[in-house]
Amino acid sequence: MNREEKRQLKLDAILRHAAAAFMEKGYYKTSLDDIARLHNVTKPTLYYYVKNKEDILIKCEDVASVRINGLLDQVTACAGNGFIQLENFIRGYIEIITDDIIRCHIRHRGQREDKAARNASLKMHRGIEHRVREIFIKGMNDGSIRDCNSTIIAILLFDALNGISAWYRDEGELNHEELVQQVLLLVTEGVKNKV
Amino acid sequence: MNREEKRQLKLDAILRHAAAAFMEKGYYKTSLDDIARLHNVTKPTLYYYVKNKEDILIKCEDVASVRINGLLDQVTACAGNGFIQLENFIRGYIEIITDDIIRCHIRHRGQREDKAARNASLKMHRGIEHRVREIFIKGMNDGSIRDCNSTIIAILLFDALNGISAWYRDEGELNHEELVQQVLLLVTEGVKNKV
DNA sequence: TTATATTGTTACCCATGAGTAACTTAAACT
DNA sequence: AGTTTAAGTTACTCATGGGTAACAATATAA
Repeated sequence: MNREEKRQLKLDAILRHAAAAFMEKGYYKTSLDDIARLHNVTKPTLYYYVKNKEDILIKCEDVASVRINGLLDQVTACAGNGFIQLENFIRGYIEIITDDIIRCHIRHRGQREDKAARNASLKMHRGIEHRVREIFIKGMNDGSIRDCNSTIIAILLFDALNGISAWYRDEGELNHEELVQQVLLLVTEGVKNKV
Repeated sequence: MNREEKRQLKLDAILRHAAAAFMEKGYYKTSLDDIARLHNVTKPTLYYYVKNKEDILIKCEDVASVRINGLLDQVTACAGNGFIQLENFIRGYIEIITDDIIRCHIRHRGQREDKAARNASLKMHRGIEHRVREIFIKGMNDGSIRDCNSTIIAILLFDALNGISAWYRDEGELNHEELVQQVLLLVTEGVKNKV
């Protein structure tokens, strides 16, 4: 195994440890010493892999960005009308957000001290939201999705889905498939009974 | 004006200033000096009104609890089937969450260092969620709401609604009534086009 | 095997910010 | 008026934790 690869693996492990700690105790209540301890090294070692504490969040965001955009690539590349693409996105997204690094990004996106980082984060988030909006618009054009304000609906959807990452555990008693079904049903037909 | 009343007013103003600051910069990036400055006093004065920094969050939570439970009292007291109560709750909740103190509570519920406070917060949150679940169950019984997993759906609804408090501004360009309409439509019939 | 880059360590510095002690001023009740 | 209580101030303490300098060990390459 190459040196660069080893380094990458260690960085990944550090991100994973950090993300888990951030999810459990929150960003500010987690010290770099805590993270270092989880990784069985001392604090200064971390600085060999990350620039500073905030850089951990940024690197988590990079991972998240790749995965979510990858999902969107996959979903939009598939044939199928807008509604079907939306369904596939939701399914895939719920899958993705059980990963600690993604969960960490979802929870801590927003708290960037560095201005440039804050802008980059915002931009990447807007990009993703935009792509989901595009799916809604596609669906409205092909008639599979009813007329609606795609901006508002996309945000509401994201908030609900992102919320899931805060409470849902894969190991928990709630069945993954049932969760997906409930979300899809809600998005498909709402909750009002049509008799 | 009575002394006790004046004190209460000042406490309220402090909470409001603190809540606004917490929303803008986040809890940990806001120092007590910042809050004191907003209120034109010095830090030690704050300790005359609150026990410590965390106590500010707790007092915000108290305010939020009263308002949200008040809304639920009002909604459930009204005649009308489950779905209508649900609609009224959503309408009222979107109204409520533009208030800085409530927004602050929504954003910072979850980060309680003190164990007792953390439990109390969780309990109050569960209480509210339970009452909303009851509305869903009522609706399923009277036939106004389709069969669904009320636990999951209630959480998804809350996440979407609470999310609104993070981005929606009363002064913004987005019309309040349109927001309410979009949310209600989503909850009522989803987004799939029924031809 | 020796030179060099890569990881890692110990031991610090230093800013920040929560919380307190001791004191002053202003208000309110008798 | 004079005494007491509320409200606020200045001037600290002190723990925490991000970040760094300087040094040590280990692996890679010549």
